[in-house]
Amino acid sequence: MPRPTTPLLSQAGIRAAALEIIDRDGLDGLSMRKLATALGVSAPALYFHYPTKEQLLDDVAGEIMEKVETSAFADGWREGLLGWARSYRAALAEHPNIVPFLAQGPGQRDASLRRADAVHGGLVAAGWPAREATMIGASTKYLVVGAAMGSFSRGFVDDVQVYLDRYPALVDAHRLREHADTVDRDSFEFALTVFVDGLAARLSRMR
Amino acid sequence: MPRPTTPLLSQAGIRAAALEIIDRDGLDGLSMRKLATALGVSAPALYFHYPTKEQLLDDVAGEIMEKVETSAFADGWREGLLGWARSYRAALAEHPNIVPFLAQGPGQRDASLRRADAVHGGLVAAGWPAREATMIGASTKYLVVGAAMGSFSRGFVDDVQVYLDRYPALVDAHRLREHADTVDRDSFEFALTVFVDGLAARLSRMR
DNA sequence: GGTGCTAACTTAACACCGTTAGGCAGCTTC
DNA sequence: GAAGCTGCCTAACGGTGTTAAGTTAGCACC
Repeated sequence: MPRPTTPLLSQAGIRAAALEIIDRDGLDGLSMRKLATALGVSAPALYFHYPTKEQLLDDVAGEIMEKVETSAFADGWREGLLGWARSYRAALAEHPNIVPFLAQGPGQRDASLRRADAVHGGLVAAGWPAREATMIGASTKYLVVGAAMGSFSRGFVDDVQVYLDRYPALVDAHRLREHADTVDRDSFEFALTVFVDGLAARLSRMR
Repeated sequence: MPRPTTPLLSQAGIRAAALEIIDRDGLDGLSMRKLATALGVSAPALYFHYPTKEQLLDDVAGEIMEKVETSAFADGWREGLLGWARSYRAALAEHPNIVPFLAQGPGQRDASLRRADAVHGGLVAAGWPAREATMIGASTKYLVVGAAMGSFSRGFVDDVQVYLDRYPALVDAHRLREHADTVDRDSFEFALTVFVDGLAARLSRMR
């Protein structure tokens, strides 16, 4: 049945299905054929709506990044930076499997530049020199991306017995896995707080 | 000519050739066939020395991680943390293309656990509570991985003209690309310093 | 010193991947 | 009513990681 009465596909529908597969099966688990099957369609049909898989992923990533907020800079650089970082991390934590792509990825799209401009502008307006503002923006992104990517605590194996005799400082490491998400979130919040406090101290010293 | 007089391949040789291709052509640029050709051999020959591509990458990543130092914890937690973070970042910066794999990757190998143990132990020995030590370790890793991954400054397009009118706070953004590596390194050093200073303040407040 | 075993390679092939080419039917426009 | 575009289809291309089966050099052993 070529050319159905009402279109079977749409860009938004394709994006949604792609994201669902990525969340479930990982980034490598997404193939055009699998995506097409999920949408009840043949693989080449997708190419009528997206020129390439990369472009599709770009769009999915862009959609995720739309939840990132930079509006809090209106209340001061501290509030702005915290709000940006937290909403950024929350957006990535919701779809951890796409982070490796997103981190390398675009950042050149309009919305991305607008956010970078807001962050940089917010910092400079609060009295930070341009050079420091650049580095603060970069540092914060490092923290967010690193936290979203690494999953520090997931690097530990399940087997408890291994640790007890061989790595004395890690006796509690087996607990990390159970609370991986909590540890991740707490560690991010910890790092962010320490970093921003350090910034505040530095700024007041600068004056 | 099956079964040559002296073996053509070795695990170390395969790893070296693989890393060379990754450095040159990126992570996606490495295929078993290309790797085999570079070694003057057919692709399936590799499977006599490595059971899978994943395992090979694991080993390459492990080799890179061997350059990470945790010995400076002997001189105090501050020195230890700085030494660990800097050597860690330096190791990743030398082979940026493999970072996406390495960041998600293993961490379960013996050497990795030994390092985690040294960091955690060094922090606890210096008076940090176990919970804080965990978060400090995680935070530092976030910073390193984020810095190695993101390449904040590479997210900007070359075309200067775009910025001037549309994103006033980014007028100097076009300079970032030229100095991408410098900005990356400086931003990492900045973030690390601010973070460790913040930690020191927090520790003395705790006492 | 021949026999059999294992090691280290070969070529052929499988199932999958992203993507392109070409065919076909319904909708719109003249 | 004919032309052309749209949105799907099947077939196919060159690539991927990996497995199967064949071939021969080196080694252990009686």
